[in-house]
Amino acid sequence: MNSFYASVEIAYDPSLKGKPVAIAGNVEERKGIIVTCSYEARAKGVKATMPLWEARKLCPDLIVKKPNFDRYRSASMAMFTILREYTDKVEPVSIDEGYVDLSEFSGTKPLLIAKSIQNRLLEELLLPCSIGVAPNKFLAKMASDMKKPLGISILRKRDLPEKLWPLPANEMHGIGEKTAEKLRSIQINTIYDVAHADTIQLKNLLGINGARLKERANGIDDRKVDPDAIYDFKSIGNSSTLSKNTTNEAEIQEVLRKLAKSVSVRMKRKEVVASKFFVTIRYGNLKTITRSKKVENPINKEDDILFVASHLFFSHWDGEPIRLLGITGQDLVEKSEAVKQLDLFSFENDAKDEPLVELMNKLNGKYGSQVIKKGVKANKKESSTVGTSFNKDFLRE
DNA sequence: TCTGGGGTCCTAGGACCC
DNA sequence: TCTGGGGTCCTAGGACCC
Repeated sequence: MNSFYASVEIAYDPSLKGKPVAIAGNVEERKGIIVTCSYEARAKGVKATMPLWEARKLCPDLIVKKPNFDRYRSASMAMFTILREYTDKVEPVSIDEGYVDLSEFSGTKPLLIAKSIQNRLLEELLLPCSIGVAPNKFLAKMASDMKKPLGISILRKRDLPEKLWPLPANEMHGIGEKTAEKLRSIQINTIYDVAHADTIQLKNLLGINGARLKERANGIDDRKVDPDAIYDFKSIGNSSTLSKNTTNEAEIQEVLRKLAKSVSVRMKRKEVVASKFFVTIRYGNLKTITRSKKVENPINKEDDILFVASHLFFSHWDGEPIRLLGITGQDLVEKSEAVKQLDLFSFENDAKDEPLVELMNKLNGKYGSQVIKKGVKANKKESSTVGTSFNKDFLRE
């Protein structure tokens, strides 16, 4: 989608059409930056990630809106709903981007389908998009960037020498600033150079990614369009830049509590628990560290997350002023899955009353394994929560 | 008056196990 | 007389993307 957040705002309030519109976070504060902006704003030099004050200097009549994520999420859902009317092989990649596998339409010209999709999104949702049509994901992504806004670009394998290879290497999806710099150090400047580079040399410079970039530059990419990919997300996290840098422990604890709460709420909504937690600390000088800890049993409760996060924070903080704090849970498993993985050890940790722990220790020598196996069997048939209480009640009796 | 917040994937060293 | 080769898990951090 083209400048998605700004386009959604304009669709919502048509009086904004044709004007320089920007979406920016923390509008009142010093740390506000441009998240995205309309093409009218871009014409004046406004760009994403630019500090708000700088954008206002470049474009004094800039209309600045706070982000309204609920609005963007529902626009996104409407957009993907339209795509799924063509085929269920739709893979959302982000809120405003996705892949559609059209290979089942082999009799129809893909350009016609692309035009139809683009028209419908524009007419029904008032949202502009650019579409890339190509034989694989990488080329489709590159093609979609070739004409904005409202473009449709076709990129066939035979078009590579003319359309892809002349581009500078840093415009390739997967090559950022650092990689482009490394490539320049061995005289690789264009995508042509990437496509024709020595594989061993690329591997030495960039690791496994080097070989992959060369393949992509040659138009090779066998990743499938996977409609289910969105369901196995890997982590859930929240972070927050403080309105003022601080060393105040009470304040820090309060921020951690809020973050633990929002992470907990999101994990519970998705019915997952996490077994690894990260704390991100960004200091006043923008130096950022992450510290992580694996927990014995996966958790998602606010108090448990706060406990782990506080521990991590206070054992690694060097006392310097804090600019940003973040908490992320990783290694997510569905809650019902997680209970299956409990072993006797975790029952011990769970047990609050000493007599039970003692009894379990006794049983552990003699009947431990038997008890556990029963639990696992029960879990497989029933909800795993039933399995947990079954074991506890069994031992208690 | 510099640089948000949400993510994914990869690398590398140390501890530990057989 | 002094230490192989296979592997996993944990932690820290870098690069990239939207």
